Amino acid sequence: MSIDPLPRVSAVDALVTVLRERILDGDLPAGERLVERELTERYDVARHTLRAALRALQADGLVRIEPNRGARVAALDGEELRELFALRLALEREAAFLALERHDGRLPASVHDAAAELARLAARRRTGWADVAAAHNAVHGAMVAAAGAPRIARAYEALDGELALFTMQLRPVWTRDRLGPDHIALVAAIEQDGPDVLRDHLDEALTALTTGA
Amino acid sequence: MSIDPLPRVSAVDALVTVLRERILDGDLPAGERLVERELTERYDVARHTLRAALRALQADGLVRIEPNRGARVAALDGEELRELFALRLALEREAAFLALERHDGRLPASVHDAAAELARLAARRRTGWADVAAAHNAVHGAMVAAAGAPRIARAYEALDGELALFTMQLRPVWTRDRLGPDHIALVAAIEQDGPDVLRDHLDEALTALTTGA
DNA sequence: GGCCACAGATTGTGGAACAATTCCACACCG
DNA sequence: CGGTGTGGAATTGTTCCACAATCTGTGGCC
Repeated sequence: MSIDPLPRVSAVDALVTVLRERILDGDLPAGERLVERELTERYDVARHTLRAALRALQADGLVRIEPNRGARVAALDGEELRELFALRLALEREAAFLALERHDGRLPASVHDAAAELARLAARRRTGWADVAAAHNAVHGAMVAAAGAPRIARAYEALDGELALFTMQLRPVWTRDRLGPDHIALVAAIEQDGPDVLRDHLDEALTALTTGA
Repeated sequence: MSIDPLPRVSAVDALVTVLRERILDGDLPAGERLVERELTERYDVARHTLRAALRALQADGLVRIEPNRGARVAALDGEELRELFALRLALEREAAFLALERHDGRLPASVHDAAAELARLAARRRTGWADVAAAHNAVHGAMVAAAGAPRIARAYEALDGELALFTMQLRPVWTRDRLGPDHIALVAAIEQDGPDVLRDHLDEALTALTTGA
C-alpha cells in the first residue's frame, strides 16, 4: 500500500492557506500591496515565515514579488489572461483526450454529474454567483481528474487558482443562464466530436471574459 | 515602451541558480540529502536564505522537502516519469498546434535549424553526450517557443528541468544514432500530419527511457 | 530478537539587528 | 516652470542567535 501523508500544518502552510483564501475571496483585491509588517502583526508570525509564504504564493501565480519593492496580489491584464487560457487549453484538451481513452470513448459519470449539478444550480435564481462559479469549476475539474494524469491535474490546479483571481474580479452574470446548458452540451460534444471542441468553448469563454471587462 | 527588468541577483536567486546547476550536472545526485548546515557553511549564507532557495527549487520540482525531515534532490521513478510525460505531451502538442497556426501550417526556421544542428552534432563521434542532449532539448524548446504562448513555455521550462534530472541519470547512448534523423523526420511529420504525431514520438522516448533504466 | 528510553542531530520558528533599496517631499538651479 | 539633487522615513533583504519540536540512531533491558 502506498503511504499518504497526513496534512501537517506548518506555520508557513497555514499562512499560505489563509492568504490564498483571502485573495480568492476578493478580500485582498488584485493589485493590493502586501506589506510584511502588517501581515506579521496580524497573524503573529515572524517575518521569515511570512516571506516564505509569499514566495509560495508567488510560485502559484497568486502573488507577484518585485525585488526590494514588496509583494502585491497578482493582477492579470487581458493579454496575460489570453496566455493563461492557451495553457489551460493545452492541459484541458489533453486531459479530455486521456479521459476519453480511459473510459472507452465516453466521459465518466463524475463529469456528467458535475455538469448536471451546474445546470441545476445555475437555473435556480437564489443560488449565489460564488456557488455557480464553484460548480462551473467542478465541471472542468472533474474532466481533468478523469484523465488520471496527476501532473496535468496539478498544473491545472495551480492555473485554476490564478484564473479564479480574475473571474472573481468581474462577475459575468450575463452568461449565467447559458452556463448550465452550454456545459451539458460541451460534455456531449466532447464525447461525440473529440477533445478539440474545447478549443471553441474556451475561446468563447475568453471572449466573454475580456469583453465583459 | 514596456520596461524590461535588469536581472538583479539576490542571495536567494544566486543560491537557486547554483544549486539548480549542481543538480542538473549530476553533482548533487537524485535522492541526495540536502542538509542545511552543510550548505549554509559552503555558500556562507544564513539558514533562512538557504531555506528560501530550497523552497523555490521545490516549486520547480527539483527538490522534495519532507516536513521535519529535510530536503532531498528529487528522484523520479518510472511511474512519475510517465505522468510527467503526459504533461509534457499536453504542453508540446498544443505548442506545436499553435506554432503551425502562426506560421501557415509550417514550422519556422528556428525549429528546422535546431533539428539540423542536432543531427550534425549527434553524427559526429566526438560530441559528448551532454552536448547532444542539449541540442535535443533545443529542438523541442524551439518548437515550444515558436508557439508564442509564454505561459505554455514557462510550464514547459519547469518541466524540462525535472526531466533533465532524470535523463542525466541514465545516458541512453544507444539511441544516439537515431536521434538526429528521428527529429528531422518528426519536424517534417508534424508539418505534414499535424501535432498529434508527437504522441507517438514521446511514447517512444518514454519507452526508451524506462526500459533503458 | 524486540521494545524502550535517551542523547544528539536536524528542522521549524521566533526575534533582533543592520545594510540596501525604494519612496517621497522639498530645496535648488537653469 | 521643469528637471535635478538631497535627505530622511519606510520597507525589504539578509544575517546571527535562540529555542522548541521532531527525527534518528544507539545502547540497554527484558
